[in-house]
Formats: sequence, C-alpha cells, structure tokens
Amino acid sequence: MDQNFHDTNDDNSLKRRLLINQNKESSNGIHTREEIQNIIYEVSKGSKFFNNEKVKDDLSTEKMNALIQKAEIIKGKDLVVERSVVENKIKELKKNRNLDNFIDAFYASVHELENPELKDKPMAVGGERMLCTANYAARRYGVRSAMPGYIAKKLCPELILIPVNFPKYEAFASQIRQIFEVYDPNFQSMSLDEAYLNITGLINRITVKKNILFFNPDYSVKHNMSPVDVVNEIRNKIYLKTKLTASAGLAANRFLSKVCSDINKPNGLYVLPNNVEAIMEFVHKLNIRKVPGIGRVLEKTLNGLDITTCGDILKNNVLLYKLMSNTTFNFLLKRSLGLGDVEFSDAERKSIGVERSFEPIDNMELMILKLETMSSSLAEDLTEKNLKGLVLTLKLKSYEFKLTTRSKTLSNSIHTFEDIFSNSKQLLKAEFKERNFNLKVRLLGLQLSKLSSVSTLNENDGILKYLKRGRDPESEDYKCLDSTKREANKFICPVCQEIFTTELKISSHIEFCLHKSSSAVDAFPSKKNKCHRTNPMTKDNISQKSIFSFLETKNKKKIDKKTIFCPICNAISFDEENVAELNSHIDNCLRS
DNA sequence: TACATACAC
DNA sequence: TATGGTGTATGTA
Ligand SMILES: [Mg+2]
Ligand SMILES: [Mg+2]
Repeated sequence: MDQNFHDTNDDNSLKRRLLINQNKESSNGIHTREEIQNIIYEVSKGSKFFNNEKVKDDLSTEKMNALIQKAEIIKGKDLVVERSVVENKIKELKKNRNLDNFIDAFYASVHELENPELKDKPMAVGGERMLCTANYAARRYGVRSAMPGYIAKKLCPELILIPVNFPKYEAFASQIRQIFEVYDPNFQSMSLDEAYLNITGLINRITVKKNILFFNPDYSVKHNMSPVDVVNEIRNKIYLKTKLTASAGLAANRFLSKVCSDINKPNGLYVLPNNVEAIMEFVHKLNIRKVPGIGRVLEKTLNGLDITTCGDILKNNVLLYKLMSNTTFNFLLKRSLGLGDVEFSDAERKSIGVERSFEPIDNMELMILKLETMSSSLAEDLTEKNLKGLVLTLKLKSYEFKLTTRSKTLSNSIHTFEDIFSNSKQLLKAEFKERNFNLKVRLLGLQLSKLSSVSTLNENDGILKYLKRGRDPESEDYKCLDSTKREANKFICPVCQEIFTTELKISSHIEFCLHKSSSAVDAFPSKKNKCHRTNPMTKDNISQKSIFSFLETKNKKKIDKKTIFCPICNAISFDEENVAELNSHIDNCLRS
C-alpha cells in the first residue's frame, strides 16, 4: 500500500499532487522521483498557487478518510445480495464483450518538429510560465508538459525553451489526418497529436477514400495484411510524409489501445491480442492511474482503499459497489475487465467558450475591457460555427486561484458581440456588488451553453427524407435519446440510431450501416443511453430490401411486455424491456 | 437550474 | 516574477 496518502504530516500527499504528469516514469532518469518531488515542492512552497493546492489536497484527504471509515464498516458486513448483483453485472459484461474490433491509438511525437540539432539536448516547448511538451532528453530530468518553465529549469538548468508555434503543429497534424482518413474515415482525433482508428473494416473487406467506399471482398487476401501490418504501414506513411515518429497501440477497444500506445514510447508499437486471457492478464497488473478517466483524485481515493491495480478493483468489486456512485462503479468494473466504452462519433458540441489569464487586477473597468475582448472573440467563434447559446457563464479565478462561476439562462439564445458583452457585464457587476467591490482576479472566462444552430437545412433532400430530423421528445422512437436536448440539425441513422451533424457525414455512415452485421458491441450503452455504434464493417451483407423492412419494424412499439418486480424491495415493477432502469433501481435499493 | 469538481489533452 | 485553454461528465442542492 502507498503510505503517502495516509500521512499528511510531511505533505507527501500534496507533493504527489504537485507532481503533475510525473506518473509516467522516465526509464533512465537523472533524478529520483523523490528528488523531483522535493524540488518542485520547495520551488512552489508559499506561492498563491501552492497554498490553493494545499487547501484542495486537504479537502480531498478528508473525503478519502471518510470513505476509508465507511469501508471499514462495510468490510464487516455479510454482503450476499450485493455480491450476487455484482456477479450478475460481471456476467452480463463478459457476455457482451466484443473481440472483433481492431482499434488503433496513435501518438505523434510533435516535439520532434523542432530543430534537429536540439534533439539530444534537453528542450521544451513553451515559456517560463507554462510548458506544452518536452523532448525525451528533458523528460529524463523530470521536465513535463503542464509544468511552469521556471520550475522545469530548476530540474534541468540547461533546459532550452522553444516558443510554441501552433500553426506549424496544426499543419503537420493535418498531414497526418490525411493519412488516417484513408484508413478510417471516422477516425477520432483527440488533439493535435493523438487519434484513434478503427481498422476492423479494412482488415475485412472495405476501404474508403475521400468519403467514397471501395469494396474489396478479398482485401486482406490480396494484400495479405494483418492488423499489425496496417498499423505499421500507417506509421511508415506518417514518417515518410512528416519525418515524425509515432507510437501506437493495437487492441480490442479504445481504452486498451490507448494504454498500449503508451508502452513503447517513442516510436514503438504494442499489440494486445484480442483474446480474453491476454486482456485479463494485461489489466490485472495495470496501474489504475494508467486508465483514462482515473486521475489524481480517484487514484488517491482508491489507493486509500489499498487498490493500486485494475486487478485490485476486480478483487474489491463488492466493496466498491457499496462505496462508489453507480456511474463510477460501472466505469471501474468495466475497466477492470478490460472493457472500454461504447464508441460514439460526431458527438455534438455542448458549449463554447473563451478564457484568459493575466496579471491580477481589481479594477472593474479593466475587467470590463477584458470582457469586451473576450466577447468579441466568442462572437467570432459562434459565427464561424453557426451557433447561438441560451446560457451564459462567467468564470472568475481570484488572485488566490479560487474558482467561481456565475451563469444565467437568457430569454433568447444569443450570438452577437453586443448581446454577449452586455450580459457578461451584468454578471460581472452583480458579482462585484455581491463581494462588496472586493474582487481581484487573475482569470476571466465566458462560455455559452445550451447551444443551437443559427441556420437550417432542407430535410426533404436526398437521403434525408428517410431520416428523422431533430428530436421529438414525444416520440417513442427516440427513447434512447436524452430528451433534454432538442436542437435542430441532428441526423439520426435509422439503422443504428447514431447521431450526426451533417448530411454528408450521415450519408457516408449509412452506407456503412447498411452492410453491418448484428455483432455485439463493446459493453452496453452508457447510462445516458446515447446511441451506440455497432461495428460498421463486418461480414454479413444485408440487402437493401431487408434494411428498409428493418426500418419499418424499428418504429413499431413492442407488445407483450412482461413485468418484473425488484427482488429487494418487491415493491416497484419494471417492464421487461427496461432492464437498465430495473438494474439502476436495484443498485439504489441495495445501497440505501 | 446553478455551481463545484474531476478529467483529458 | 512566474502554474494554460477548451471542452465533457458528474454529483449535489
Ligand atoms: Mg489516468
Ligand atoms: Mg497530446
């Protein structure tokens, strides 16, 4: 067990908190981890930032200790029912495991874009106040992205700082995306330097170029390519085109492939075979912090319960079931079984905003000037994306790093500079008054949410006449959708019900969907019941005719519903088809 | 609905 | 001297 989290006397917990991005251990480091930790701690000590981190860390320690106490009580109990509920969940998850997909996670080493002469010298991109990335020579010293440059220099006095050149990185990223597009038109880029590709269909029989499908029934035979061959072909093309190296992970879902892509950095590939034994062995010893979605706080909490690996999660599943929220438990359980989330594409934007840090100011007129600039910038972004928003949020960070947000729902959606500026001024003035005109901030931000589109599209064009446009909250057909979102310009695939934002995208998608089989997806739909994406490219071809009959039956309500009573309280009943709701109820019933 | 917190990149 | 900006999800009241 990690003693650090139980002992706050020498600030070990805080030290670890300050050690951002350091969890990725550098193999041949100059300093030990403890040395790095102490240097950062000593340099930071006493600053406003440090003091705020201390407050937050103490709060999270308190919460963790409360949870540990609760755990002690639970451990003494006989949890027969809970155990069986969890076992059933596991059974269900295992039943739905999908090992048919080949998901590829890429990470491009963009820091290699800088001067080749600097390759062997410690170099970081960014400034004295903040770094974006660092080369491997610098990482050996403990220099990491998201670290202030001046602290990095304490770790590595000879560190060379290179100013960021965003357009340059974007240009290279765009080149790489052009390569990705050929292999998976629905690839997801997570940032400039990271992306996921689903190459399953490519392995089977289909290839795509510029949104046009090419069917190659004997693709894999003709080219004799394995998934690994495809990944290496992509990495090679990236290198030839950009001279950048890329590391990659290949596995059955995004969670696993992402973790894998981190193993052979830089310029390497790690393959996790698509079989249950290999996957279970892999996650058994996987450190929880490596799991996307587990950050420093959840790591600390779980460590407090003696949980450090995904194997520990599985071992303690009944305890976690009682201790964590439903959502968190389901998430953890899935990861401990090597399962990812259902894949979505084209998730709609939910907010758009802008924020800026500056030398702390306490003068309202100066703050209004900042708001003016940001309102203008936000209005520009909204125009570009054709959006308007109903809720305006003002974000303030005090000179002591305390965060506050103030929001209001407007009578109408807004998108112009004038509307944003005047409403943000009102929010700021109200806050000033609220604080008796004592307000000193180092950051201001504006955000619009509850977005809708300004323009409209003709829904009777092309394939759209077969689709439902927008979302009708009254309609049973859209039961799987979140009824709170009612914006226009959503195109819903009639086959798998996936949502798209443009006609082009859905037309392309439907082509895929028409050829999918009924194979299982990775795990089950998330709590929000967003529409899942089945494997779009698999073996069984479905004829055009059968698809349209499928379309028709899809809209018919089911009859002959059976009723099931909650086995715990026996008081509430559910429809047979509403298994998710029943499960959720049982969870709450057991927890209370 | 409003706000805070956690997380990714 | 000095610790980012953009966006999503979730818990709580
Ligand atoms: Mg993590
Ligand atoms: Mg990145």
